[in-house]
Amino acid sequence: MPELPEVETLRRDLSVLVVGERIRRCEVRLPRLVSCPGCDAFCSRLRGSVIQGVRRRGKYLILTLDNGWEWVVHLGMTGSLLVAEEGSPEPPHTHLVVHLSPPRLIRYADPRTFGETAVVPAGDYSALKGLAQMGPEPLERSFTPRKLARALDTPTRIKPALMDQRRIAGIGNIYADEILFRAGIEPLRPANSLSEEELRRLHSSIRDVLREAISKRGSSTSDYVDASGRPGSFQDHHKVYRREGMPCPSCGETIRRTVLGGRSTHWCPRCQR
DNA sequence: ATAGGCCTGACG
DNA sequence: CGTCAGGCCTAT
Repeated sequence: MPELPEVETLRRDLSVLVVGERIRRCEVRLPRLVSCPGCDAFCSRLRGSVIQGVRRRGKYLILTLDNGWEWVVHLGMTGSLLVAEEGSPEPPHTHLVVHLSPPRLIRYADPRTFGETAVVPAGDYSALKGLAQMGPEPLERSFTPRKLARALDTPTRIKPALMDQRRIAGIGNIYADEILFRAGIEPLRPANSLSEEELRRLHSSIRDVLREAISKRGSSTSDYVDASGRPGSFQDHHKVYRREGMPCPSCGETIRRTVLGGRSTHWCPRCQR
């Protein structure tokens, strides 16, 4: 899916494009993607409200409405939210259309349909377990090396631990690999085996990689596009992700790939220990 | 910790 | 045909 940098890019786009807009009506074409209330309640809670702001929590987008509800969107693996106009070409797999002041609209497209959307009472995320249990935001000031150490106080392997949303919010498969490369840490290491020095390095790597990716508007390796349908460019700066067999940009050693926790994992056996 | 399931599509 | 794909949940 869109990971933290892609969702943050989308958040910024949407704050410019749709804040202040009134929702006129909505079409749910694939009710399966609308969790909890069912699509009648979903649409009636959206209809007539004004979008007041757009927040991000981990990989979730939260649109605050002026009627006491919040519209929550998770893009799964291949979801996109596109702000467009009536009559413009509709992307394949458009499962939800939210109409704003004509001719503007928001389209939610998602080929693999792993996404999820809901309207919930403001601040009440009990219906969305992933959101309710979300760990600390890595880009907030309060995310210190100490907090990272607490999140990683487990003997499980560091890479799956980094991707565990209850431990740290927003890191997925691409950024876990890129972060561990930058920190010089092997993905198989037990999470609680890091020295103070390694923890500090990992802490800055997390923040540096995520911030750089946001400044490049995210990674587009397959489906991801921003709210205007444009790809990001951070994929051009990946050092290890999907680079199996290619030389490490830092030492020239061949990048390796294995499977960890069911996910493709890429690393440099010389730079990462 | 791992495998499988949810889905569709691209590629070899 | 098989393998792989920014996620996440369940069962073993």
